Amino acid sequence: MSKSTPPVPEERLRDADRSQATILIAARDEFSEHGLGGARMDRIAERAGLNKRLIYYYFEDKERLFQAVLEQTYHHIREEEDKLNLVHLKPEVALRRLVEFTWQYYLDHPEFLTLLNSANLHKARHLAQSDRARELNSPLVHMLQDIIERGQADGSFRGGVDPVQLYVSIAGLSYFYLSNNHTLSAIFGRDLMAPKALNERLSHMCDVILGYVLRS
Amino acid sequence: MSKSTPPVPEERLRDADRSQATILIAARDEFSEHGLGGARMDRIAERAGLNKRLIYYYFEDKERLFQAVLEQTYHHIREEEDKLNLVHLKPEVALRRLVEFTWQYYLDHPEFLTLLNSANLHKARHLAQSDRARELNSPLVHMLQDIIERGQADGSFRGGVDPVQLYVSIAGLSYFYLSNNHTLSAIFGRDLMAPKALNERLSHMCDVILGYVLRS
Amino acid sequence: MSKSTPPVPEERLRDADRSQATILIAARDEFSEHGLGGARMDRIAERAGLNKRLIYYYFEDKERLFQAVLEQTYHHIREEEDKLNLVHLKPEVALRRLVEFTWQYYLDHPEFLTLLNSANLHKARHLAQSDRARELNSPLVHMLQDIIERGQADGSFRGGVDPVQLYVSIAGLSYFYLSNNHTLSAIFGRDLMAPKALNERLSHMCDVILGYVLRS
Amino acid sequence: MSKSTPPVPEERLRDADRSQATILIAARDEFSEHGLGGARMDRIAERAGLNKRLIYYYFEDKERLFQAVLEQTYHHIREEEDKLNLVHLKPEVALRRLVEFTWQYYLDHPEFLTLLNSANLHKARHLAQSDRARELNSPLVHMLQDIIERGQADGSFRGGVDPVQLYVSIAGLSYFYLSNNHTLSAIFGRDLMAPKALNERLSHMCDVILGYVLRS
DNA sequence: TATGAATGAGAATTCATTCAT
DNA sequence: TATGAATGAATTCTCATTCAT
Repeated sequence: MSKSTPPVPEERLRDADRSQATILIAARDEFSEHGLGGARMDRIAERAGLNKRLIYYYFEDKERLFQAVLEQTYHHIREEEDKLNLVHLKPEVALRRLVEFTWQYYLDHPEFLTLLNSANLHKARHLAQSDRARELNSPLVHMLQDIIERGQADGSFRGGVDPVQLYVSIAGLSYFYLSNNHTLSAIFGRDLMAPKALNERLSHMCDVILGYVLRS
Repeated sequence: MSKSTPPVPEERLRDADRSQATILIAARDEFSEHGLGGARMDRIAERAGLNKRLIYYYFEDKERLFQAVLEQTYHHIREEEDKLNLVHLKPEVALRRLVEFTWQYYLDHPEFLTLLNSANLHKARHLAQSDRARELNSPLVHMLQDIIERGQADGSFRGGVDPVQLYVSIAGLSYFYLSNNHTLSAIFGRDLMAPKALNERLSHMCDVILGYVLRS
Repeated sequence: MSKSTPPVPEERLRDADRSQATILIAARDEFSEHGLGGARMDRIAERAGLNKRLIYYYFEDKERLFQAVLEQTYHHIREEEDKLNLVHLKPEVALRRLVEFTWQYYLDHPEFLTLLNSANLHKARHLAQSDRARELNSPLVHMLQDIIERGQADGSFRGGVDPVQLYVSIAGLSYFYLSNNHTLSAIFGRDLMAPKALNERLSHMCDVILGYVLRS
Repeated sequence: MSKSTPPVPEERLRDADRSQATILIAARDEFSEHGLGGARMDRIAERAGLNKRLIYYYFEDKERLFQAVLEQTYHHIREEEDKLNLVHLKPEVALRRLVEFTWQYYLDHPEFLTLLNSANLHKARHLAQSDRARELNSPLVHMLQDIIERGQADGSFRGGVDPVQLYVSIAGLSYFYLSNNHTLSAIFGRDLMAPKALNERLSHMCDVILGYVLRS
């Protein structure tokens, strides 16, 4: 680091951005664990290690805090989705890659699932009120469209595949298994989160999706 | 029963049963609309048109009331599933029928979806504590097993199809679409609950499931 | 007490009317001492010796409690005014009696003055929302009209005296002295509430009012 | 001041004075609209367009700020009263002029009324703690004394008129009408602030005051 | 069986005030 | 002089639950 570089304050005590980010993470965890109704502002403050008043200072109230969490959550998954580079892959490989990504993202971010459930319990009014609506649009649908078109062009994919339906199906196959894993585990009396079970599920989903699109 | 036995107050009993049933319905609606954390005992009493104290008289507390609602909910879907008679149908037809049933049941009982979400948010501990655990087991898995076996026997189905995986996939394809319909509608900017959209979804799901199991 | 007389419960523990009345008195005192903004729901509960939650149970919120206090306050002064029987008195005597009554009521009910001040600070919106609006109308204006007419008929009073203006003036002469007694005492450096000062004030007000209406 | 004295930062000083004045005005408006208990330091800062911290820098705390506002308020009305030059007027004319001035000042400065009400709600303790106590004394009492003496001397006024009582009566006639205008308007169902109503009130008040003092 | 009255613990939000720069 | 960040102590209001009949 050269002399002219301004000192980077490793840990600034009074940093609005950092405080806001800390609150958002704490809130995300609390909301995802307890839902909007069950979340406690006190616990969020405690998790963040910051004064409860500060939450209101930056986020107005519980509802808007939840909205901010949702926006951040969508922002994050969209960023990850953007990183996927599937255009140069063979259609079949690209599709499999996309199923794997979806599965892995949900696995790595269980809070995403519960937050979405909460958002839907409240009829997505927090998204409706969001100004960052653009960020909601997933690039995956366009990627899918491209993959489908290339697959049909090279004769490997069947015709009449709707990218939105396919997107919802890919997501749904992972989502239901992971989001409802507790009730499913109770019903089936086995641990759905065991490594072996997870591998089997991924394998099955790829079979389902590819079995559907591939021209036999 | 001897003559000296005092007459059973049938009216009373019926009233008691009716009150409990009324409370359960009110509670189911409240829990499904607001989740466990967001539900209000006051509102449940109001919905039921009964005194709040009575709820505690019959159901002890909020947690146990939620548990009773879950049990009742599972009981109901299992009853409906039992009515399905697929053994005499051709495997492909039977499978299609099962996809349709699942879709229609979720459509007709949106409270089922939100209640399951709530149950999972709480890691299904309400089911774990339930004495009526047997009722959790869906007969559909066995039906599926039978269908798959018959399909493989007559050569129409591929091999290596796991009935549990297939069950989860069939449910997931419907579940995700309907449970997350608010956020999906917001993202895609179109009404996923429009009749045409619903028909298209059902058609797509049948294609996916059958495309997967049918030997090409 | 005969056997047939139903027992009068001297002190019932659970008595909705009594609790509401107790809360209203406590609230009246708190609001009159601290104003709407300075009043504390906690203190009202403490003054009433009842649970804070009960206040919300009966009166919804602080605003509506204040409104109920205002209604009760007006109700009370109107009742007292109704008891005044001036029709049979000579006009001059009747008018003097009315000045004395106003003065004495304000002296005996200092909370009336501060509550009216609070009501006006909030632009009387609590009265505007009141359903008991009829009770607002003071019978004094009609009494005054009668007195004025009789006085003019017997030639003792001057002409052109408006009863509303006269009512406001009679009230204003007492009100300002008593309501602003603290600042006035500070300014003049003397105790305006001393018995002698009070007597002198009453005497002066009668002189002013009668000096105005009496034909000289 | 010697040449070596560093230059007085006039701009700075003026800014400081201006900031204080701005805060005082903002505080006066806030206190007069909401009372001491209902006033918010945040809103005062916002109204002033200055940082909240600055209010504390200049005025210590809310109580002292309120006191400063009261002092400034009294200071202002005393200044205006000082400008009245009644000594050269005929007693009757001077008295009428004084009634008009009081009425007009209250009309032009409605905040004066509500601030006085707040001061009295708090038993004038803010005035008792004021160092600028001299400013509390109204010159009007002395003016009145002079007018009364001249009126009695020239035979136009009756005897036994106490200047303090008369001062309080003149103020009270205006004060009650204007301070309680919201509740009175609600009771009488008419707009007491309409120009015609205001003119009639002023006319009535002059009649009352002069009817009292003038030897008939 | 059924109910209106009552409550303690808690939860969201507010507020005057202070910190650090 | 001026300011944005931060806080502890309230304060209003809520909620599940119990009391007394």
